[in-house]
Parts: sequence; structure tokens; C-alpha cells
Amino acid sequence: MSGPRILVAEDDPELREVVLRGLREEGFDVFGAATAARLLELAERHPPDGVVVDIGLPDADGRDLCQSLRARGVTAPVVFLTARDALPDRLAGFAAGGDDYLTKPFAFAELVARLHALLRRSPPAPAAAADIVVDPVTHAAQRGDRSTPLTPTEYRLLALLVARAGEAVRRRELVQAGWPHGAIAHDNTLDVYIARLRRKLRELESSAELATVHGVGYVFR
Amino acid sequence: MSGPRILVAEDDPELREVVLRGLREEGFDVFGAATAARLLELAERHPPDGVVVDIGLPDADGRDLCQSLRARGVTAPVVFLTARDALPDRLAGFAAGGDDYLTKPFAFAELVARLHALLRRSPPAPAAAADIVVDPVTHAAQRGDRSTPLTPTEYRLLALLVARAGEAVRRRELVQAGWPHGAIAHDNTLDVYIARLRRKLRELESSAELATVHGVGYVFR
DNA sequence: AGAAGGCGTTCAGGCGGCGTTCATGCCGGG
DNA sequence: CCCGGCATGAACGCCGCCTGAACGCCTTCT
Repeated sequence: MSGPRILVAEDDPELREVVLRGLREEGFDVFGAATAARLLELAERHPPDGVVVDIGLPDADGRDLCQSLRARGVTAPVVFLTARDALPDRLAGFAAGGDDYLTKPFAFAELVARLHALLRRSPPAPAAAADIVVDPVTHAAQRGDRSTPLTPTEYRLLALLVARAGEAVRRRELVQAGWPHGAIAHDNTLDVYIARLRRKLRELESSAELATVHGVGYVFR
Repeated sequence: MSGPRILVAEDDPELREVVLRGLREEGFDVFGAATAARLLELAERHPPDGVVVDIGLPDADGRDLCQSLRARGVTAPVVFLTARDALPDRLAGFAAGGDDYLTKPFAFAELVARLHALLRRSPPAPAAAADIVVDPVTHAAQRGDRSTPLTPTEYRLLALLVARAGEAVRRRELVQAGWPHGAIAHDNTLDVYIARLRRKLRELESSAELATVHGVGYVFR
């Protein structure tokens, strides 16, 4: 639910399920696709932190898929899976913008280890919506060259609201996101944090606002 | 002479020469070492953009070497070479902070491809930021013509903070970098060192500061 | 061997940021 | 028009952070 998001393109249903379940158990937030076209759709809707691609997909070569992803601005690391272990194949994979190359049959633990190694080099891309950016490294909200620091709780809330910009986020979800350890006593605490975030957006002179959806929650837009 | 700088630790003279010559022909700026100790020296004098490490070095395990490098603020990607291709060995390599793992005999072209793939994700870490330079040779922090000596622990911490200037470094990482051998009792010790580094930056009249990111760590900026 | 200094660690006291609650006023819906 | 949900400034207590000081260990010099 909150781990790094991994997209998997694999046409063999059995292997796909194995990989999906395994990655889910490792704490990743995973989505699976059987075709290159479907994976591109997924990537639009759920910008990934990492991608696992079978070279032999029914509708396209995995390397072409990788290049399509890069062309669409997806910078997340790409791991290729393949039965072909010939050297030229591997070199072509790297040339296409891939980051790693695993030959079937592979040990699942190694896929996980390599994914983790790649992810620690590629921190999650900052979430952005409207004119403001939430930087996960700095824990700050920035608009253009201006920037305001966020407290840990403010950061968790704003990150969720920005990630789901344009869509109403229920109070319940915000409370769960902002206070992962235990619930808070008064719901009013959330109101206070929303007010503080509004003030900080105002200080940044952002065009974005945190609109309240009466009886439901809030929207970032 | 001006390409990315690669350090190679390999005790077999023949293989080392092959790798060094090949990488040089690829346009890398390469240095070779036969032992872990020698490679650590090299890393001080010539901060690398990438490192190639044989697991079986005469004076140390390649994974220990990798951890030593990380503890000294070297953030460059590390590729392991080994004759042992057992899965647990590979997993241990990744756990030690390695970025890739190649089993001998390997195709030289694949080493190059993997190095390039890693380098395009790892922009060279500067040893200088703002107006401060941290000199690996003298273990001193200098600004313009002024200079202040650093104790070993101070050096490790400041090197890491400067290498990742502008980005919040977590307390955990700083503790791991500053005290590679074992954990320290009180986290407060880290606070004391930060305070001392701040004082030294102040004495240099630097424009840089060590800002604290509450609940996260510190930023050099 | 004794002296001296450098380095790492611990302690104590103080301060400020952060999360929470409260009080008060507003707005929207039934 | 009234009520319940929401808005927001203010205040407060706690925990994390800051820093000067002192202590013990180790190395080095005499």
C-alpha cells in the first residue's frame, strides 16, 4: 500500500503471478500486465519506482517497451527478464536503456536484491501537481525557486494529497496516512494540519488550493 | 584521462591488467590495486565514479571493502567480480551495499555495459559544495585559503554530508558512516559531532550551514 | 615511566520545534 | 433557522535537538 511501486510486464500467467505475489510479500506495491500496451497504460496511471519486463512479450519486444517508457518520461529503473542469455541480447538490453538483466530461470531472491540495489540509487521521484512539488529528499514543498520546509506529518499528508491530485481523499485515509502508528483522539487535529498546509501554500503564492469536500474529505487542485 | 574514474581491486595480476587496459580503451580513467588496503588509499586520493571489486582479495573480503568505502563517504556504484556464483554469495554482496555482481568467467563487454548502466544513474559526487572543500589527503576542511583540521570521525561525517549536499541525510546513515565498526550507545554523540562541525564551519566563516531536518537528519547547504 | 595532548564519549541543562488540544467563529445543508 | 461539520488562531507540554563541559582512553613525546 505504501511501498515502492513496481510494474511487471510478463505474458506467462503463472510466472507473472509468482512474481507479483512475491514482490507483494516483500512490501512492494505491484501491478501486473500481460502486454506492452497494457503496461504503458499502467505507467500512465501509476508512475512506477521500478519496472520488471519480460523480453518476449506478445505485442512488442521488451526493449522497445523500455524505450517507449523512457520516451514518455519514465525514469524508473528497468530490469529485463529473459530466457535468452546470449551476450548480444544482454548488450542490446542495456543499450535500450535497461538497468539490469536477469536470465531465466532466476532465483526470486536475486530479483528482489537487484531491485533493492537499483531503488536505493533512484529515490522516488518527487510528487508534483499544479505548480507545487513535494520533494521526498528535502521534505519540503517548493514552487519554482521558492521552498518551504514541511514537518514529518505535514509531509505525509501533502504527499498523499498531491499524489492523488484532483481526486477527493477521504478524511479516514488522510488520518491513516498522517498517523501510521496509532489513531489520533480528536479529528480536529487533521483540520489543524490542513489549515497549516493551506497557509504554507499561500506563502508560496501557489495557484493550488486544498478545497474541502463537505462530509468527505479534501482535494488538492 | 578525462572519462569517469574507475578503481579496480583485483589480486590476479593478469586479469587486473586485462580489465585495466580494456576499461582504459573504453575511455575510462582507471586505477588498479591488488589489495583492499591499497584500494582504500586510492579512493582517498582519487574519489571514484565507479569501483570494480574482486570478492576474494588477499587482505580482506570484497564485501568488507565495499562497506569500508561506503563508510568513508564513497557513494560510487560498486561491481563485484567473483568465481563463486552461489546465490547466498550474491545476496551478501548486495546486502553489503554493492550495485552489481558478475560471475567469472565474464564477458568484458558485459562489464562495460553494466558499468555504463550504473554510471548513468550515479552523477559524480562532489567533494566540494558551497564554498567548502573537504580534502581527503589532509583530512581538513578548507574555504579559500583558510583551513581547519578534522578528526577522523568529523571527516567521515562531513565527507558524507558534502558528498550529498542539498539532500537530507538520515541520522541512521550518518551513524553508519561515522561509526563503521559498531553502533554507538547514545544518539547524542552524533549531535555532539554535528555541533563541532558547525563550530568549525563558523570558524571558517563559511556561508554553508548544517541545517537540521527535524525527525529526519541533517542537510549541508 | 611519567607527562601531555588529542580524540571519542557521556552528562546536564536549556531551548525550540512539533503535535495536540481548546475556544471561538464560520459555512453549508437539511 | 438551527445544527453539525469545518476553519483557524492561540496556547501548552513533550520530546528531540543543541552545546558547553568534563572524563577516560590511547598515543606520543620527553
